[in-house]
Amino acid sequence: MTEQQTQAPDPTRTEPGAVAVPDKPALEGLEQKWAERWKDAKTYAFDRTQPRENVYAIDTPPPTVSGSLHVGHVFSYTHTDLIARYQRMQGKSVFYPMGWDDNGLPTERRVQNYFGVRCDPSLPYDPEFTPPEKPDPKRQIPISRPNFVELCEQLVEQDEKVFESLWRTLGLSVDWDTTYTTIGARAQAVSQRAFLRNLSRGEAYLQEAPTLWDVTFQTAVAQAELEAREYAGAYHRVAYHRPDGKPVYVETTRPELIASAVALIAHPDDERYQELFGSTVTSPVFGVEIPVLAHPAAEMDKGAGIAMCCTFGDLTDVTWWRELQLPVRTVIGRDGRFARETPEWLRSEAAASAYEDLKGKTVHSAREAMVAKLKETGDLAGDPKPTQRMANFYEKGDKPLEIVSTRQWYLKNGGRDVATREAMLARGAEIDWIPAHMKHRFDNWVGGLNGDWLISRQRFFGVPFPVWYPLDEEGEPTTDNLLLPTEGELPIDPSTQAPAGYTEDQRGKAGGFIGDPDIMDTWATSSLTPHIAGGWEQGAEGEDLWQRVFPMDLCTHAHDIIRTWLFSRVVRAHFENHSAPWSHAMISGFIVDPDRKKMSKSKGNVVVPNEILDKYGADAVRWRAAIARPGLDSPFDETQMKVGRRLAMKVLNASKFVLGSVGATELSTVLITEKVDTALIGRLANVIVKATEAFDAYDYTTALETTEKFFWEFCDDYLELVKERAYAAPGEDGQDDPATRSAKATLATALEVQLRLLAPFLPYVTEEVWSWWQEGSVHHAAWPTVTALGSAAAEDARIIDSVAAALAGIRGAKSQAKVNMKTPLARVEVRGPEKLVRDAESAADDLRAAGKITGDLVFTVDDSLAELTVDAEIESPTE
RNA sequence: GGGCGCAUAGCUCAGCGGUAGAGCGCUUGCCUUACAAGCAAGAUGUCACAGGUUCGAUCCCUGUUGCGCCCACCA
Repeated sequence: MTEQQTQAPDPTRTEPGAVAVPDKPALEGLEQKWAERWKDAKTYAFDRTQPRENVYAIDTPPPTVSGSLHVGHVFSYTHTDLIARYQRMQGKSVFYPMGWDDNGLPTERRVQNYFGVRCDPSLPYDPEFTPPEKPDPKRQIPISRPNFVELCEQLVEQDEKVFESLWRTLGLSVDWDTTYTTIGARAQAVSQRAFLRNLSRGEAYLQEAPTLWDVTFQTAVAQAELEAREYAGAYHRVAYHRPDGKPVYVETTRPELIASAVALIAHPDDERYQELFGSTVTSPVFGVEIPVLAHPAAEMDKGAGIAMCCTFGDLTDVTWWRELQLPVRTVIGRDGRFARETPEWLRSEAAASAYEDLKGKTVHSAREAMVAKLKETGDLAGDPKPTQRMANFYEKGDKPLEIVSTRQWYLKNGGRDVATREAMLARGAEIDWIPAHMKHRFDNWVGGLNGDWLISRQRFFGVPFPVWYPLDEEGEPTTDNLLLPTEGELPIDPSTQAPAGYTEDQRGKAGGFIGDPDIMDTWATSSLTPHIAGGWEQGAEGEDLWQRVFPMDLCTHAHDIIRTWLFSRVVRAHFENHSAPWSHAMISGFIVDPDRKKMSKSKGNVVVPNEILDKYGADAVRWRAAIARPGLDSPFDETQMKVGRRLAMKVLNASKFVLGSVGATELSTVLITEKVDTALIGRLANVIVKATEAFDAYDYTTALETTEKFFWEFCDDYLELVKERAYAAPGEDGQDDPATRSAKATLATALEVQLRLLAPFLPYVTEEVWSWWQEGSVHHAAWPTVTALGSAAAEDARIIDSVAAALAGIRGAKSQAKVNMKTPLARVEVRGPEKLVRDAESAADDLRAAGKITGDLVFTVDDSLAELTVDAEIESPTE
């Protein structure tokens, strides 16, 4: 007996070429079943023996593990996976690692809240320390930096497991043996190595300068981490005094900074202040004498047209301070409070006594105190006028940033010199942006840089700077002779290790050394993800990997981190490798709520990924992600998830039906001989061409739409049409007749090709169905080609349209008559232009069977018609 | 203020210099042994507005309006 003789599928059969279809295919449980098998079989392992040209390397965003994933992440990561799966089926060895961003402030904050502790670097390590069972968030226990770091490491490990589980469920085809973290030893070594190289080439440097400072976290922050927010303030009209006693009014929103005023500044062309330039005035309350100066950055129509320059109230003050060579008079400390010691320029009796009330106060209460004083002295004209203005905030902070002068590490990024800026723009132009207009955001950001990249942070959990400073005879650190480790020693921690030539007991002593207390900004490490993932620091073995994966092919993420992550990787790769880090940048849009507002926890409109994955299944969620084109924001709508689920379910059911009549042995295009069958294969060939072109252009949405449209037509029209023929009983010799064989071969071929076309989008159902009748994983099957379809694909695909139109006409007649679809028809006439009629006629037998036509089926050429029309007579039920 | 994107059916979105499309939703039917989470048939539009180019514009150009995002904006 041959395979074809078997009428009904027997699910117990296991011999090669057999099919084993479940009675009731279901989506439930597929994720668990296949995620496990993929894991065991290492289905997505990177083959690191492949040469660079056979490799497709992807740089994934390492998610912040201390944060929570939202549906936008899920969609963006799915977009990456679609490309990864396509490239894998195109025969590429896909380098698709996953990183965890567990470094930096978000982790610190989470550890503080989770364990109820805070880091006090002055404390010694306590090996016995265990965190309290019930943390009291109001009374955080102070612990040493090593203890704190231990807790960070413990918590991120837990968090990473949760994330990995979610990604596996979503079906990301990541090679889980190539994970990395941004705090692990490897990341530290890479980060420190790259820093040392930047330092030796002069790209990294140490500088004392006014710095944007967050008083809550007590750390410097970089331009890329700023967020401008509306902030309520009030204009205070305040009188300075000329030597003759006449007032000069300024408008300020920060009267508390009068104590740090260093000049009044107006525009050089401003008529009103000409006679004042070069003279001095005294400040209200304190009576400090300051000059009145001219500078073009002063705007005549802003406030009173004359500004009070303080060190430092805003970035304009920094410009004036630098260009007019003004003194520094800092009153606000790193903790955001007014200095507890009376500043030396306020030593006069009146000034000192006035300052007493400001000591130790926050900005807010100092302002209240100052306003009271100004009212007392009569130097406040009128009431403060409330205003909304934009102020710079650290993106994670909730108080406006102050500007304090501190010594920090900087990395060149084009913010201070034109040549570097041009080089960065040129690197940006080397990248293929998807969509293309996202390049503008990059250019816009690079063009707007106003300084180099500040990479040092005064925090605890991060990669330390691999630097020690020698201490002079007085025990003061010197910075002109840095003590550095060799690359081979990395990673190092200068707070616990001594530099070469010194011993630990010389730490902090005159003539000894001190470690750099700062850590690197988290972006300073994540800017090196291609290097961390690609083995850049790992000696010969790493070098071997590095040559195979760098520069990478793709990075994908949402548009919000172009200015941070994307740009910073360009900076690092430019300096270190003289290239762009990847050839393509695919930028996802945001998933917004139905009102097109950004989802955020505070708005309570966040969709939790696990919930939708549980409810609709991974394939459905992926389908929804795939219909969001790159760069376009997409409103979240649950009904769309249902559509994806319906498709996944349909794949199971249609496959079950097809495999009820055919098996793998029918996969022979030579058997496809009927005209309507070859036409279907012809249409399928068009679909392959279009889907492939779309995927090559990173347009996964069009690839999906094209494939999906064909699939529904395949189910609704073709399958219905050839049902009878495909399921026809074999002849007396036990053999199918050629028409049946043609139908079976077409069904088998079309199903097999469609499973492959859908595999990147619906990895679970396609793998499930593949396992019913094929060997191996569909995710390692080759991407379909037209040539593999042979000559069957050459048929005019438009025939299918005529046949489908005739079928629709037949159904329409029944629908109109409100009878069910198996109602017999006594007579059907298909009329229309010759070509269309002949095309429809080529499937006459199928139409007769599918339409249950018991009487005449007539095809009439009528060239006066533009389209096919169908007249059908229902058999009278009484006959 | 600078930059970018968007505007097409009730909703979400394709599309194209030559008679306006899909899915969802809606209407009317159908228990049809793959699937009722299904199937069939059907209705739905000043393609934001105003000019221009063209034989012809939803599409190309200019301007306007509205929406969204990024950057700048602390006197």
